[in-house]
Amino acid sequence: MATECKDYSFQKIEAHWQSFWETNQTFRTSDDRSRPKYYVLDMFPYPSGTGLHIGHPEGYTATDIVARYRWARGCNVLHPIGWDAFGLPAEQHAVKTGAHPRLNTEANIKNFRRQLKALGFSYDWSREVNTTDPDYFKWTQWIFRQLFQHGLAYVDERPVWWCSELKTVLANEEVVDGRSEVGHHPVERRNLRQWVLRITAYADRLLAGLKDLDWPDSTKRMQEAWIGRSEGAEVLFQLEDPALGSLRIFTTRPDTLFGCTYMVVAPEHPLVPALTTAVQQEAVEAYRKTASRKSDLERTDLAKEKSGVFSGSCAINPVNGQRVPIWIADYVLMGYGTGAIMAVPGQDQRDWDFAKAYALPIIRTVQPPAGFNGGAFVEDGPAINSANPEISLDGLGVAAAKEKITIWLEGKRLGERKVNFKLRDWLFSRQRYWGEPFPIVWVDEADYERALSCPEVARPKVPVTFRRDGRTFCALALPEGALPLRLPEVTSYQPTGNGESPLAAIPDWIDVWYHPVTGEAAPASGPRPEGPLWIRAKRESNTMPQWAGSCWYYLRYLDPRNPSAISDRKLLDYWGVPDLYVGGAEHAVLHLLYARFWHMFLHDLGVVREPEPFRKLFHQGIILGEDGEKMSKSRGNVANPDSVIGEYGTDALRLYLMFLGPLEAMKPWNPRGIEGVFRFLNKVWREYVGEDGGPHPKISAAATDTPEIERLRHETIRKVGDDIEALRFNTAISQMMIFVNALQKAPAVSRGTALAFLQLLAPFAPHLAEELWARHGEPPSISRAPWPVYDPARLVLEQAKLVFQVNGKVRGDQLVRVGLPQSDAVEFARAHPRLKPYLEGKSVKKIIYVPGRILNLVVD
RNA sequence: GCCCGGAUGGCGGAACGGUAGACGCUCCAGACUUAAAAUUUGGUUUCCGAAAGGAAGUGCGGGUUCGAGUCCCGCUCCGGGCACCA
Repeated sequence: MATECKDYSFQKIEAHWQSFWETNQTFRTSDDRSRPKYYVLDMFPYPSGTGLHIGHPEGYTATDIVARYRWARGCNVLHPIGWDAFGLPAEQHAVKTGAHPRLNTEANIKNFRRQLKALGFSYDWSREVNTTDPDYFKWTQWIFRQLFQHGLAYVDERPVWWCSELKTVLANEEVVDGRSEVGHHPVERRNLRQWVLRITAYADRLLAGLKDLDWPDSTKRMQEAWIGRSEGAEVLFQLEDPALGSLRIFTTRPDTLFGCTYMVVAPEHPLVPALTTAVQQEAVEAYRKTASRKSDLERTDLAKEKSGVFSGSCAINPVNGQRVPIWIADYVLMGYGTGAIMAVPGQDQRDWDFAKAYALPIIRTVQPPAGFNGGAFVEDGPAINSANPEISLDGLGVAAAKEKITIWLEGKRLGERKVNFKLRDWLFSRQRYWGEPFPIVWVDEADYERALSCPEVARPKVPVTFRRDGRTFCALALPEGALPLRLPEVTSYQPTGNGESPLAAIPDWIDVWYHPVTGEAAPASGPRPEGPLWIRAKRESNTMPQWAGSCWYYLRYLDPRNPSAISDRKLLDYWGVPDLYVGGAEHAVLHLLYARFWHMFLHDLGVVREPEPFRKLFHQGIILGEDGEKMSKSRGNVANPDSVIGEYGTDALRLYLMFLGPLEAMKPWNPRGIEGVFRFLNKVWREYVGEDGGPHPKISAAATDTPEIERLRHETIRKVGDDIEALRFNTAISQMMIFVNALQKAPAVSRGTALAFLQLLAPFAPHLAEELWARHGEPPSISRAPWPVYDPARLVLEQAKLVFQVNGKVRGDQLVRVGLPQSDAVEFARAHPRLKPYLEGKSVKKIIYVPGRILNLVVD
């Protein structure tokens, strides 16, 4: 079964065992539901043209170790991989070459698959998924269809980030510093019709769910900040001109209402034209124009200085009847709250800055402590200047004052409690070819009603419509039976440039005769097919963003070929959600938030049992180049997995990646460091293989281990197991090195000990471990042998080195038996020659004795 | 500006509040070899010392403690995230 080589020929060994695993389907997951399950998931890669980056095998090796460890612990392990294969680079490549993005994507996947297989990962390759496969995205479309039917998807004409270079719309989070995250192109605001998912409907649950997740705190905090829940009140300010009605504002500090000296509305606020008086007309117009022309880059750059213009109108402060001027300023955003605020310069630094700039009055309504000489006072303190004949907040702390004034406002119907979120609805459409087509057609109102009059055609909870050229169009979801809706072939991948995808340029696909019950379609250029129900329809030309396919892929692995469901009910119940999810921290908000949203929705539908998709999450740290800088082609500091494997083998690469430092840490790649683990593997080989290639003669069933080896065996089993469970692979490896160093010095070692160590090594360096296991006559695969156990009783030392301290300074040590009483320990210390000079003539004030560790004598 | 995380030998990094520097890299010296590589033995925080040993030492300044890399307070620097969210 083993190879024939006499020395550590890692190429031969690794190729041999990889083909063994493949032939024997060693890591094929069974659906034997009698065994405990363990589902360990990697973030599946986007198969880029540049191949695997060294960061991929880092996280993937970690999960592979865990997977192999769980196999050995008798678990039914699910450890799958797949491809997040829709994406912009493939489309850009298609635009450039004219070749179908599928071809490029397939070639890249082939390369990725080859590279991952060369790393010897224990994936169940029969469960591979590919987000671009129609059998896969059928279910992405199915989930979207459900979202649509449940009123969680809608279209909206909204200002979005338009990138003229990419000729597409980008989501807020895809725009970094006023440029596209992909390609770093300039972007601008444009109003376009877009599909939007109502993720804000889940804001509270997305926030609340975080607290029970075993995730890095930093990631939880980032999601928390992103969701951005804040409690406050909406308050109505009557406008001075009663004909104009009232202005609704949101504040988190209703307690400071008495300190409101002016108000601000966003430049885009719908009331601006009405509020603007004739005298101010020109100034307001000019200001609005400047604000609209500002790119976000400028807006953030100019964040320091506040600007604004007086509208000419005033409002009445509901608590004291004061006239307050209404200003227009771009430090208030239309997209948050009501797009209007009451400004309280005494308690808000932004308002303070603005008031100073425009010489507006400032009233403090919270008493700052004596000696406070800053601007706005935002801390807690007693309220002042906050009373009218009906209510007084004076003397109350912030929380109590908020409560009191809110009750008062609600009683007078002047305002109400309100919770606001920073989280916005999710912009879900892209003007691209290479994405999932929306399973949606647009029909006119009359046809919509005709279609819905058929009992087979389900009516969405909330109709989705839009108006164009004076006509209203309504969205109809394709029936489930018509899924998947495939991508049509196109002649050009070039976007139309007017905000529509290349799909809009295929008349026979986009304009159709449509049958709302069956979802069948025929080109509108042809004759209307026979039958009463055929209506004219226009397909949705947008496609879904790349996040769509990655929102639910972990569910498809459970049952990847199922033609009639996301996964079989029984399998969903058995496998549930991943027990461990490992991937980069760059997905802390986007992917992980979107996937949680979809999962919660699927939970509501009854598709999945658990409310959260990823109970335990871990981020592997970034591997930097040798120079300590981020790896990049331009810096020329990129480590290539292929060449490392060629030189040292996969086992050495895997071991080194794990030995580099803590998994979560950012750490530099050191090409010389790999020599160390390579030597270690060679040393293991030499200890296990004799000159004839058979088992090393010093290992025998008859041999007795030295007490040191015996103890170290148990110690190592304990440490390696504990470390794997805690994902501390670097210290697990040093423990194995310690063990092998001891092995090397031992004259003989028992077969049992030797085999147990191989099992510990197997998750880390599986090829070498399998090889040595086989050479010692054990049946493969080593990953099926039950994980060795340690005896805690063997870990207890009979003797321990007791350290003597005088006044906290180490002055000597001595080997003593473990249960030594304190009096004897003190005796030993007094007799110790090195302690004599420090104890002579001194009286011992205090004795601290930690048995087996330390004896500290405090003298004067 | 706000919120996190980090700082330990020449380097990557170890250290339940209990001998700081495990393990590995680098470097030095010895063995083996005609020689080199590989292997192997020993050394490798700094300073004083021939040695025994002593002193200092975990970014900086304080504190708690018999004892602090570890806990607390105040800084510096580096990295990451957010950024007018009312």
